[in-house]
Amino acid sequence: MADDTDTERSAPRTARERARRELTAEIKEVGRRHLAEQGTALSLRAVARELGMVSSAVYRYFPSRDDLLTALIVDAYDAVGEVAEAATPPADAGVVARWVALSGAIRGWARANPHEYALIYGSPIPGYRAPVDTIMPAARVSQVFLGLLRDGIERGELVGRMGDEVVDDPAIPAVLQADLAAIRDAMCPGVPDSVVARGLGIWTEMFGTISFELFGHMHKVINDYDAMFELQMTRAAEHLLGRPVG
Amino acid sequence: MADDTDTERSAPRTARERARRELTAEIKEVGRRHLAEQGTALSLRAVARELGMVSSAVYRYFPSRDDLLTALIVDAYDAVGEVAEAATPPADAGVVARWVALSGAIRGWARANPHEYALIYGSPIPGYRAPVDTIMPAARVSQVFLGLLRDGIERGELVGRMGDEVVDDPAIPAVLQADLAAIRDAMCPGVPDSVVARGLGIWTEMFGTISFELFGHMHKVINDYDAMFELQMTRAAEHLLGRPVG
DNA sequence: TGTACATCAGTGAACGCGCGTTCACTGATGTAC
DNA sequence: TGTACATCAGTGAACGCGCGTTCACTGATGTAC
Repeated sequence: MADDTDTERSAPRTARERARRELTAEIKEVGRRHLAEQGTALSLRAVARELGMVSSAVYRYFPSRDDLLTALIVDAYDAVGEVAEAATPPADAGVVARWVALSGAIRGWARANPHEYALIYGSPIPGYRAPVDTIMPAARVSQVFLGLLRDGIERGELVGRMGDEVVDDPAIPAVLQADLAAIRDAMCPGVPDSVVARGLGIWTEMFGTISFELFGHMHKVINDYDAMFELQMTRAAEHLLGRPVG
Repeated sequence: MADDTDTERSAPRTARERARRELTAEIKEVGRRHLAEQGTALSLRAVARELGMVSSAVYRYFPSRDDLLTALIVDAYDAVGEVAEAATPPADAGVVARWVALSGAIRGWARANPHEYALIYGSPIPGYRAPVDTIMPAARVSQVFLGLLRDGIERGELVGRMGDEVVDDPAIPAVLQADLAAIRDAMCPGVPDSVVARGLGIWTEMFGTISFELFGHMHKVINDYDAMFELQMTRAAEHLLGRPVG
């Protein structure tokens, strides 16, 4: 994994290196499509077959099926992170507009890539244990969101329950305060507990809404998913601000 | 499926019938445990093996692997529905207490049966299409929640944005109003659009929170899941009421 | 610029496994007279 | 109450399939002198 990233960074020096890079990408591409076509079941042999190579040849590129899966997972996290970064307007657009844009972009990516979404936000894959390599890419999209909270505090749009300085919310138990403090220190310095907590709330609500839509739990119940999502995300923003939007 | 339900209802008349019922239950039981032990991969042969029968014998009880899966899914929906019904206090306990009890019970069931939870609320199973038989059991748990909203309106605890009679919320687009009206007519007459909408919001937030916890997306981020869940559900209740709790 | 050796990509066969499903069968249980 | 027939549960063998992974190999590409 680590060398893969190195390889991706520097320019290819030889034809062999270029071919290797292209085939690695092609294998992942086909893997992604297979994921999209037959669900979470990813078969090395099927991928090799489609590429016209013998199954054992894939082992030159990925030491095992799980490593290919890991690569796809990392790519998916990176993709949604990139989409989130690109779609989020600068700080002066304000927290609400940024939140609506961010959540809409994440949902858009999820709808366009439902199986990749399921891969990273759905049920854990049987027999697969996520290696450490997936942790950092997974955090990327949350960083965008927590940055948004931080800007909201800095610009005075968001306020903690106890005013706008970092204070403990007495309604929050001590153990949880520690968790929230760890998040704040790592990703959004200056954001009070209550805002981090409310942020986590709307963050999970967003993924819950997307999952309900994509996994079919609102089938025949909600027809206009676009309107529903926008309504819920606006309400979520109100909840975050602590007052009606607009 | 339909005859299965019939069989379950009436008392067994013969030894054969009793044996059949017991073995059917045993097959499901083992299937459930396999689901819990090796994830979403459910193998007819493995189930048969554990029961000491030959794999083809299972076909006397379930016409195919997918039918066994369907039975497990139906059972899971029924189980969570039953837990929800049992855990929710009567109407005079008030909306907030009932909501906290209900959400806590659903989470409790999910934590106790994570793979059954994933089966019904996680990513769709590759190659499996849910038959109509699953629709009614799936609705059972939502009925408890929507009944809670209805009682909240009747008792005057919850109010729509435009007062406490059924009115359209102008912020909600027409198509969505139709969806909400269909839900109201089927499951919670008298509950205004805005309350149904906010209800759906906290309902998905709850499942989002449970999924994040069970699927490991808060691993090493939140340590005290109990406190976090309670905090979020209390905040959700505030959101539903439109004012701080207690 | 040319040669000798090392590195690497891809082959093809094989191993050992598990899966869902069908089918003709034996023997036990239930039913009608 | 006893017998004859119909129903059903479970067997065992087989079909045809796909899977991940290993391994000795050939031939092409890259590197050092």
